[in-house]
Amino acid sequence: MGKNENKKKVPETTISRLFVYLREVTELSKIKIKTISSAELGERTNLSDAQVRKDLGYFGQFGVSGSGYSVSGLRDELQKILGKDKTQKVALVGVGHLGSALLSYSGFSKHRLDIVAAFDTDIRKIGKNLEGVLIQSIQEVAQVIKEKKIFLAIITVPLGEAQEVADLLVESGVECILNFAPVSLSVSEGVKVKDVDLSRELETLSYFLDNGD
Amino acid sequence: MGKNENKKKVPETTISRLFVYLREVTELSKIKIKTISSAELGERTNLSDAQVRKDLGYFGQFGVSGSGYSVSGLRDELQKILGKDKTQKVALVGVGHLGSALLSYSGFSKHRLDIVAAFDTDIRKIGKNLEGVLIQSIQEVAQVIKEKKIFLAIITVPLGEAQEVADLLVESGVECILNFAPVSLSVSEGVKVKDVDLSRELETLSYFLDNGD
DNA sequence: TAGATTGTTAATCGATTAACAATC
DNA sequence: TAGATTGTTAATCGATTAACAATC
Repeated sequence: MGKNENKKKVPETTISRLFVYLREVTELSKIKIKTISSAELGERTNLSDAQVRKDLGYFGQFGVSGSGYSVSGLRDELQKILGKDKTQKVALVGVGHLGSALLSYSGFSKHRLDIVAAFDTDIRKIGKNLEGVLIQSIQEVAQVIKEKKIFLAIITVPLGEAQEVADLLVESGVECILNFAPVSLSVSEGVKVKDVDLSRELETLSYFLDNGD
Repeated sequence: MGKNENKKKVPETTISRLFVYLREVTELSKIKIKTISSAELGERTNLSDAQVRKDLGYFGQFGVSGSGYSVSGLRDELQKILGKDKTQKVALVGVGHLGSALLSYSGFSKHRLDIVAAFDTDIRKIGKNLEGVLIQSIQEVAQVIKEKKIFLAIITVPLGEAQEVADLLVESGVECILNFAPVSLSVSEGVKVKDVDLSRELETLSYFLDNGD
């Protein structure tokens, strides 16, 4: 029962691309383009037509043979699939350079993610307001997270503190962590963690530059 | 000829993990641990023993049957493979929140990437020094990049300016771009681009939170 | 209708995992 | 030697690409 009657698992890469399609058709609808083919949409997003159709095919049949997809129709479908209407409350721990960047990242406001709490250990920062979010003491994490029923947190603290912070977050009820500290966090079963290591991404790329393709 | 006699292509994911192994064995060597097995190294990096051995196997035979890998030996080999001794000069375009974060990211100083030039359009920022790097006018990009022979650039400008900046960079001789603006850049053949869309990564993760695993 | 484009199946590609003989 | 662990091949898994009948 439920919406997942046909259980072919959707790859994470597909979901990720769906956000790209959504962005694209949202732009197209603004400039009054009515219809787009998978080939055109693929060209605009640097993907193949087959990939576009395959990705959409996981969720239904949105196109019309011979003419393609309705731009506004596809936009609405994608919004429904990706749940853009729901807003996800997020806590941010570590208001350093990167934390501030994420906090002010314009993307958040117009999307499904809303940073509603920020924490730091630095007394000079605590009590201040950044982008409309109050920076609180790390000691209040547990209370605030429970109070506000926050299930997703972003960790932007230094390497040495990341695991400790993660433990605290999980203990407080967080189920999903996006970790920007360059460690692989270990958390209890059921908690979802994604490590985003910017330094490593940069280094990997630069390796491929040096060594050809 | 050259080092790539056996041409089995190394996956980018492998290179990426090599940086993780390097970080781990560097830590281990600091605390005087002499030897580590693929199973132990895998456990510490949340990877399987088979994965560790496979990854290393692309580059040679560094282990000893029955006892594992020499920590310092593996560290040195990985450093050699990843070219940590060489320092790659990098230009950063867009000194906003995220740009500042990357600029100050401690990771850079101790790794192979060195931001040697930063650019912005904001007159209030131009001429200032951030983390020891002079912020220059975007109009000087071409000249500085050629002068300093910079082949890698990081784009942290707003969405609308990214493609324009990319064109300018490529024209100036940049061969590799790490793009943090949420667009898929189109560049001429031969130029390597990696798009890192933090907002999209966040959204993708939060989708999976909402929808179970 | 003829042309265009979908949705979907099959083929391909590539990466991860399992298994095990070789070996210290 | 016996036990442990490697390096590597084969099996599996999963995602991308190609192909094409169905259809507007």
